[in-house]
Amino acid sequence: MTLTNNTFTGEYAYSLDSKGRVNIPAKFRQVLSEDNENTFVIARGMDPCIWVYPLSQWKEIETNLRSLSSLSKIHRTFVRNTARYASPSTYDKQGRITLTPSLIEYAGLEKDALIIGMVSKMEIWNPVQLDKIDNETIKIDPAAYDELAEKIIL
Amino acid sequence: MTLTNNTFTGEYAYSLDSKGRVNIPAKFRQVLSEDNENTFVIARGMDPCIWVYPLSQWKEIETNLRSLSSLSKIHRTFVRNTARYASPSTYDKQGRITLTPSLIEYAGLEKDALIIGMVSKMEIWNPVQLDKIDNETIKIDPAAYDELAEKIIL
DNA sequence: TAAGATTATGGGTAGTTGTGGGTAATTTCC
DNA sequence: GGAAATTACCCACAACTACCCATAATCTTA
Repeated sequence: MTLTNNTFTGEYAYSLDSKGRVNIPAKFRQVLSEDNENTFVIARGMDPCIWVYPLSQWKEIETNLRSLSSLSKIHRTFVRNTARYASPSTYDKQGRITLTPSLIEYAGLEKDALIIGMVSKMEIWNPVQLDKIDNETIKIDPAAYDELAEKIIL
Repeated sequence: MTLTNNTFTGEYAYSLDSKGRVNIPAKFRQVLSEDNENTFVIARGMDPCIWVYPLSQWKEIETNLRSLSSLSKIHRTFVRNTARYASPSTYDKQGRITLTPSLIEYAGLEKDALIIGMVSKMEIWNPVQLDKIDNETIKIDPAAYDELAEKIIL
């Protein structure tokens, strides 16, 4: 069954090899549209994980970044913090992308890598790290969830 | 892997040699369009770093500068400060550009040079300097920053 | 269930990239 | 005009990366 293009769901456990490579789940590769040129853009997540965008998705972000003038300090800072840790990575014949040492360190990745579909992008986590965050998340303000409920229908 | 022309992301650590040369990351050179003639324009950044524009991008800036009226003192000052320290630099067979002593001093560069992709241009930093600025950045208005993030990132 | 196809993971190799230094051409300055 | 300093261009080596192949594990299908 072919799902919607460039939409990722589900969770997959892979291993990071000694060269910094991780597999992209075959199911994720299969839903990629042609214009992604087998390429993802990896970047720092807001949480301690790696965000992986399909190229076409990233290009939209890039366009938005271009519209920010460097005369504004806050704009400069934002562009720098965003672009600095972002880099394109094309997957090889086996379907693996290479992560940068900087991002591996940021996400605290070791041998195990958990890849999670986040609809328009995916996240790569150290499973131990994610467990910790998950436990904290339970304490999320229920009122915040209620607010969300008005925006999202489940 | 052919990415968007003249678009720079990622962060690279290089060294400045005794002749004032720094490498331009191979990935940055690869996305340059032909009309840049292997040339960049280096200039003072608004932060204590060096801004490096592809030639074609700089030409657009020149056009914009031309349109600023010299009747206004602010305009005159801005044009002067921008143009004054800007100079073209073609990279050699190994992909290095030569920086001017004036700019090296302005950016406080010593042995280490950190090159950062800023989408339409790049920045060259003394890594120590950048660390300092990064820490100050935390004091930036977080609300404004978050608002920006929501607008730009999908 | 068995055979075939696909997927995940490891490692080898050739080409590319980063860095240092050398030499010839050019500029500067007395 | 000629010596000294500066700049542009070239070569060489070490480290790294992209690309390729091999094998084991898993899934598919008849």
